[in-house]
Amino acid sequence: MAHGSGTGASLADVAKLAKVSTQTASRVANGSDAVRPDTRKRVLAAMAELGYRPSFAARSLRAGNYRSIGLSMSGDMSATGRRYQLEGITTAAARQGYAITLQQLADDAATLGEASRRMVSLPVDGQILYLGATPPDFATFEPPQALPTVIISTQHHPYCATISNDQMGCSVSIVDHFIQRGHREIRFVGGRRESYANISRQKGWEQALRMRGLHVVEPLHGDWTADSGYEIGMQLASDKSCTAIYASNDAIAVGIIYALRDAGLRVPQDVSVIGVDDSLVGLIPHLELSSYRFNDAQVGALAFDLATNPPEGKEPPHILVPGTLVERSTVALANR
Amino acid sequence: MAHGSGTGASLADVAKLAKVSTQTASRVANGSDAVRPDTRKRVLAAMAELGYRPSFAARSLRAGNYRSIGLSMSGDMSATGRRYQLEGITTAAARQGYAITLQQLADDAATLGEASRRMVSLPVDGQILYLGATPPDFATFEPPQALPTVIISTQHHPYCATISNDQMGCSVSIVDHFIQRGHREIRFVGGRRESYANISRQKGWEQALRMRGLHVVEPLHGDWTADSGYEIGMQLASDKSCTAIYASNDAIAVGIIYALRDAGLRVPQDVSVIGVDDSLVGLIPHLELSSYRFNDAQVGALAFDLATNPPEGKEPPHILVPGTLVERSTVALANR
DNA sequence: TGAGAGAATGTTAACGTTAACATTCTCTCA
DNA sequence: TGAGAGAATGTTAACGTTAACATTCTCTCA
Repeated sequence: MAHGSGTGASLADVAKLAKVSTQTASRVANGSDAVRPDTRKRVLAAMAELGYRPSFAARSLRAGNYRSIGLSMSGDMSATGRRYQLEGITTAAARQGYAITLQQLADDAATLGEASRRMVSLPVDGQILYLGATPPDFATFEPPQALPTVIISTQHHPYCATISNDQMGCSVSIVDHFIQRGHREIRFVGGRRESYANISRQKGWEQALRMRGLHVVEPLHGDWTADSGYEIGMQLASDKSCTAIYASNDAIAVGIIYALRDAGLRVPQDVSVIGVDDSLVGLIPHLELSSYRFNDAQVGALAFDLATNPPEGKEPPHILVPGTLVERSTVALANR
Repeated sequence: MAHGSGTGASLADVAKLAKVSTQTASRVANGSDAVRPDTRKRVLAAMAELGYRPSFAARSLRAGNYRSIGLSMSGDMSATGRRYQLEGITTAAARQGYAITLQQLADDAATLGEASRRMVSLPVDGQILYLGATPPDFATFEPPQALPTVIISTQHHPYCATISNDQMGCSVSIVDHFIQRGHREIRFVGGRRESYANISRQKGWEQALRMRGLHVVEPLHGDWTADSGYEIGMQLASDKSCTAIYASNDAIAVGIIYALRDAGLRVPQDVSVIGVDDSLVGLIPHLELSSYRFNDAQVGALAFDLATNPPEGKEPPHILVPGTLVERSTVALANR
């Protein structure tokens, strides 16, 4: 009885049909050159006839590894960023000849402990945990000692390697970009207050302003949509002191720009705007939005590396991957 | 020597430490209730002490299956649609307690044969092949007999189950929607001519028009971007006979709408526009674009079902999953 | 107290593969 | 032709688990 369709043949079956030992059949299966051409041909023919499929289970039982990395995700895997990180992981895996064992968790089971508990019995040599920004058991989680574990998280963890986009660095880059162009009052328009991305971007913005000795004006908040950005843009349009706006995603940035223009202001001549995610390329006519682009592919690739080659030291590493500010046409020199 | 970190313990080690047989240790590992509480406790303690991790390889060698489905992808996994299908697959898998073994192929290795050849030696009970629209060896590919194989493709295959979004159905829905609102001349604005999505949507549009006895005007083509849509919109604005435009993606639709408005026409009062993908929700202020939304989650879920429960019959099934037209505010009754 | 039943635990063998070693074959060269 | 070398092929054992069966323990009840 074999895997899959239930009719598969083993090497023993192949060997019997080809009138050789299983070892010789194994040698053919693994491309050893210590087999005479006619013997090889006979074995190959037997394999084809029986539809032989090597048993992954038996092979890895012998080999002691799986050449696969586990990845646990929860929630919306197609959210911006997430999907590129997933792509970064699978691409790095493909390059090393690894497969990815993907495990989707229902939102109500999305804890590090549960993800890890399930992954432990799957065929993986290491695991990457990519749940929400901060899973409920983040602080108390202890990784299984037999499985190198990497958490994609902006926070440092006592036992596991962690990696994520540098949210604070994003804010610093944007604030500095504005400052270098003469802006002094740099507004922050966040998304939903409670979201992790919002909190850390806002914190970064505040810190950057303080570090540079600039005034921190009360931030405003939308709900990540363009319409909420539009409303906020209308408020900001009447505020003459506002020359630079850091919108915490692109949709809000677009909303703000449309509102400012509807209110008779020019972007970027009167007000400069920068968004985050660089998610609008080619989507909106005649809008070249300056935006901060995270390097999600690299986050994924490094997470994979950490899982396959766990670093030796006592302290687990915490890696923040910087992105880049893509300069387009919505930022100008401050003119007042 | 164990899997992963190379220090793991086997059930035999656990059993020795707990002073029981491996079978009793196995019973504890599998939650059998035929173990005395104090024995169970001793075994559990030994497991914890040794960091015991069950061997997937040994278990599936015995069980004869893996409870995992292989998924081969190539190219941009984050493209619209693709990611939702991936999500559909993983969600269905999670519900059944299956894992997904994801294999990313480099574009130059993205043939069905190569994907399948590699997957055959991974721990999967079935496979889903999701490469481009029509991989180069689509016609000649023969699936391994030991591995139920599903191809995500708009085309029928002689040996494998196939499934995809109903691209033709999309066109029919959109054309009928326009017709029901009195439109007679329904224009098609495609994306890149050679792309599969473009070809099949255009074909569906032509067929639907012919079926309804309507005039087929020469289609126009952009490159999927909003800017290309804007250019085409400017051409269409001067054509008084044009009251209904089927844009083959949302970005082009947006470009067209902006151009029409800049040319002094009203959308939808003067010209109605429908896009495809429903990808703009919340992204553009004050634009409620009617758009055809594919049911990617269902495509993924059904692909998973086909891979786990291959249908018996002689002819492999070919499933086209219908989407829905999401009516918003860019379609009105024809007024001329 | 001692038989008997049923619960708890143990032993054996097998899943399919391949490393390590053992044997047999084939060919070359004196 | 026959020894010897090296190529080709074969045998054995082990990876870790668990089903099937075997044995031992524990408790109840006459």
